[in-house]
Amino acid sequence: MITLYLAEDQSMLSSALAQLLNLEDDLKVLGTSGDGQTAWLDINRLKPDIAILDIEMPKATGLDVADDILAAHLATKVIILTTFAQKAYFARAVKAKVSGYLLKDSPSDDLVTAIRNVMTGQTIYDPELVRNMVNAADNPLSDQEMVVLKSAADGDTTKEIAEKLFLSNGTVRNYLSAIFSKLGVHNRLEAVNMAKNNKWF
Amino acid sequence: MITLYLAEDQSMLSSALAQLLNLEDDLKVLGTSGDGQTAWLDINRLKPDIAILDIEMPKATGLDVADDILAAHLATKVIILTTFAQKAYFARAVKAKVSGYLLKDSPSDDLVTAIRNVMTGQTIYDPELVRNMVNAADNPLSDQEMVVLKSAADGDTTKEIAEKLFLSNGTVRNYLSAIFSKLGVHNRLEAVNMAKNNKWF
DNA sequence: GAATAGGGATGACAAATGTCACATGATTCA
DNA sequence: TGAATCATGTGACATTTGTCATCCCTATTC
Repeated sequence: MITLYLAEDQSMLSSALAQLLNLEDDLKVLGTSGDGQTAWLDINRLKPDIAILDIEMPKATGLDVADDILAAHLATKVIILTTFAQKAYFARAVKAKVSGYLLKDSPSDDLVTAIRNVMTGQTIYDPELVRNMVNAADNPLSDQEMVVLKSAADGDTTKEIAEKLFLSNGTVRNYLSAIFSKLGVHNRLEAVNMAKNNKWF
Repeated sequence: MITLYLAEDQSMLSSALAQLLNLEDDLKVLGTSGDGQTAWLDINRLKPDIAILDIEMPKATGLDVADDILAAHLATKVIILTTFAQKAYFARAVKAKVSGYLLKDSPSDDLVTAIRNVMTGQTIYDPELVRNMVNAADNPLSDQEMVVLKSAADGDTTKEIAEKLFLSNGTVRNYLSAIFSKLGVHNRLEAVNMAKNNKWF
């Protein structure tokens, strides 16, 4: 019997999957939750064989939970189940040594198969993911630049950014200029769009 | 026996729901698809009792499909199943005389209940939706203003917007200024953020 | 100890942006 | 018919943005 835990903030999917998985003779869902925080508490308590984690959830992401599981040396294996084939997400997942990374646009049968395969020690990455990885852009921005860009993304003016970050007006403009040149764009909106499309935030 | 059609572009959810619904004695899923165009073709051919439609899908939205169904005077009833409790979406759904509007963060059992209730002639709106409707902002922008804002949202500069829309530079700036004043903001980025948050695009 | 790189800052400049007041022709509505 | 409204445009203005060259200070490295 393989025991499972399901963390997914979309109830429709979460409840549907839980019911389906429980129909399988060899699978048992020990619990579910809709946010990363309770997910981690539950997992640490219930110690399921496999935790199926969505990435974008309230309070803590599935990747945060995966980190926690790794740090606590639990035997629980992790399958990430997400909409997003983003390089950055995938890279973090690999660092957290997850056993599987599935996309929500594969059918639910794939999840069942993945669960059984992961249980035998295999590592499962969605093939579409690997394709997307190739032409995905790496984030070329420094930490500081990202902070500036994030603030700009909120619609903050140069002056407001400068005040928030305790920098001078000119410095902020320099940072933005450097950001644009790195990204090959010429204004804030384009830079923000690019960052959002690549999920750099 | 209630016959169903399922249009949902996220395979994981679509396949899971289809399996679950088919487990019910009185329900039968005639078909599924992941885009609005094939959904409409299938529905017109299969004439299910109820079509369950996601809104945001490739090629045509669920609301487009609902319009088609209404225009063709099919007996098929429509249940919209979406992530978004947006005023604009809901208003369009009501205009298309849909029989139900459910959010994906309600459990799948709710969907089953809704299907049976809709079949008896009831109209089902997610209660959370009604709550969200109250404090949701209406889009105060004119069509032309929306076009301008959309272009700006792509990162286009004033000049580029003017060229695209065959307007003078000054006119575009006037439009943007009017937009900002209506929205209570002071630059493009803020305006775009507000529009995106309210799903005005 | 000199060279180098990186974070932060200045000053200067051109261009873009945001704001206003106002003009004109077309449409709508009383 | 006349008033009101709307879409579009102009000109003028103050600010903000984006770009660049250059500078200072502090680590880091050879």
